[in-house]
Amino acid sequence: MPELPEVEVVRRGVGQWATGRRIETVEVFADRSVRRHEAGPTDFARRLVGASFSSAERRGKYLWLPIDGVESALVVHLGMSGQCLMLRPDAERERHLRVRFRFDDNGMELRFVDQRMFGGVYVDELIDGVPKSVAHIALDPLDERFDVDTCARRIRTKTSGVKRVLLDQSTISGVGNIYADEALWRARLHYEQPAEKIPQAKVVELIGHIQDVMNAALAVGGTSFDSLYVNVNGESGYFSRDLDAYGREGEPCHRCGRPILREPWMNRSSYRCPNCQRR
DNA sequence: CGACTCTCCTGGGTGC
DNA sequence: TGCACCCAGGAGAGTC
Repeated sequence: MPELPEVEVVRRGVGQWATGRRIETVEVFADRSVRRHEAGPTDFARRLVGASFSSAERRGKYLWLPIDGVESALVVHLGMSGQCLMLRPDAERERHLRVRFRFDDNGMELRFVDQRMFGGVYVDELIDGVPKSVAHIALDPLDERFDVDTCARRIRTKTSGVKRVLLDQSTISGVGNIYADEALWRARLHYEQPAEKIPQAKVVELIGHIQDVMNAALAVGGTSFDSLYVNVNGESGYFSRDLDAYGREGEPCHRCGRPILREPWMNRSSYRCPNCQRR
């Protein structure tokens, strides 16, 4: 599932290959993928044909490409299964191709592919360089303006279990189920531990683990980047072999050897070590 | 407003 | 071989 490191890999690839070129055609194959563009698919295409992107920006799991000459941007959210691919125009069409952007140099085209359609693309107004729809998203732990102490204090105002707080993108962004479980394992915290009951220093430590695990994943993701296309595999990917908790039900904890538990949590799963991560 | 639940979506895997 | 069912989960909408 794309979380911050995966989206950052996509940002780098799209920033390298899709900027500074003029869009010639925009084809929407699934209206659902542009549902967040309130004026509809036709307006979506109209705003992009003839446009060019100046850069690729990211906050948390949101990615956006500012459009030259106007205060708006193409916003991309990958959701569960979204991919941004840069491919030759003659490359075979994917089964779940939802939106295609072709450029007037007949070079590599940008394809938005999304099986489960939780993701989407839309054009949004920029306010101080940030899409209106992204304004409520908190700074992510890899943002240079991110402040660990401030974030930790904010987390500690919450009465909910700490994992729920980590997944709330308006408190800290970019964290999903995988990196939440990994960071909690490293910090030896139970996911239901009320955030307000955790000491400030421990929350600071937890955020440090989030940063570490994300940077480690990003480093591996960077090496798997293929210059011919941008490929984020939403399923498992390159970092999966380095996981300590997520997806390791029944396998020995890398610290104490006890089998990792998988527990139902918020209509999904949570993984923890029953010995290292007690309530 | 905070806390929490519900819902959207598809296809691979599983058990009978 | 067929089919019902489970599971993955980001995040906005809705409820209390």
